[in-house]
Amino acid sequence: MADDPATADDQAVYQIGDVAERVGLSLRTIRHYEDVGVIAQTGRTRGGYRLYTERDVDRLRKVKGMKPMGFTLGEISDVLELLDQVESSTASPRTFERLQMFAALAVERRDKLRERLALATEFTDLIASVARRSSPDER
Amino acid sequence: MADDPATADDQAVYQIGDVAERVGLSLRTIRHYEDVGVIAQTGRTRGGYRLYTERDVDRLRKVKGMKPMGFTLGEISDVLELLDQVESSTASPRTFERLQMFAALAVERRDKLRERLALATEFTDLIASVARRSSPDER
DNA sequence: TTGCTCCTCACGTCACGTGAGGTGGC
DNA sequence: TTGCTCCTCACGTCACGTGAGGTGGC
Repeated sequence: MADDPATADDQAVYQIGDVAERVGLSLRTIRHYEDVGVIAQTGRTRGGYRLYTERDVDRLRKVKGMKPMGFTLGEISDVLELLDQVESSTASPRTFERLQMFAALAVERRDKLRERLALATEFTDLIASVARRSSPDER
Repeated sequence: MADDPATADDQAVYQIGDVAERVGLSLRTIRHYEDVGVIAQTGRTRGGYRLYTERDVDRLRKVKGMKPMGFTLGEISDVLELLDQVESSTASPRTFERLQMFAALAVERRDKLRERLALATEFTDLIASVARRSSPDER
């Protein structure tokens, strides 16, 4: 696709339903993430509808990327805050220290996930092969 | 000291702690699986200690293989029962029909898991690369 | 006005975690 | 007797799902 790199002041906003579809999360989940502070309070229309920016969508994608690794929402919050600090140049040495800790943890979790995929694949093949034993020679 | 209840080759039995370690599940999880019927009631010592056979361990491994695919414990129960029916030659055409349904579902879930692994990998790399930006001076 | 999308409670659910208090067996 | 491992409640937790009842805006 030809990029339409959103220019600095071009502020496209989305309703929660659009975001849910784009990111692949339920409305409830997105609201829950706001409740527990994983994502910040978003803007609202006069009527109270939540409004999301492209940045919010990005953040939700990151949350969705971390979740299958078994990180709790609390940990995810922490990591995203650390990344924000680096991005906004307000990071201390402690920030990087903590990020490195999380990086190591992430590698560990990713490996575990990989292992689980292997197990899942093995099991999928097993079910498929047993299911196929359904005597193809029966009339 | 090496006198554990399992020394004979034919019917080795294990205590729940051994099983937990071998399979990689918590004691609570294993008991929970028994509570909800994913695994059958096991044998017991006179004192009430649960005893597991190699077959039980196998079954627990299968449960562990299916769980990351997002199957509920109820679905897992069903699949394992269907597999048992095939193995004991008490399977009906309906059995195979249902197994094929689950096989298709498993493929779907496995693909989703694969996708998640990709996302997780992406995110792991992101954290790692940001964490490495901790250059002492960036002027 | 209709239809669709959103809103806020608030209880329910799933899969366990986490003590508390007690017992088994070498 | 000591130490370790196991036992049964039973409440707690995490991450949402699922209505119920109501409103916004084209």
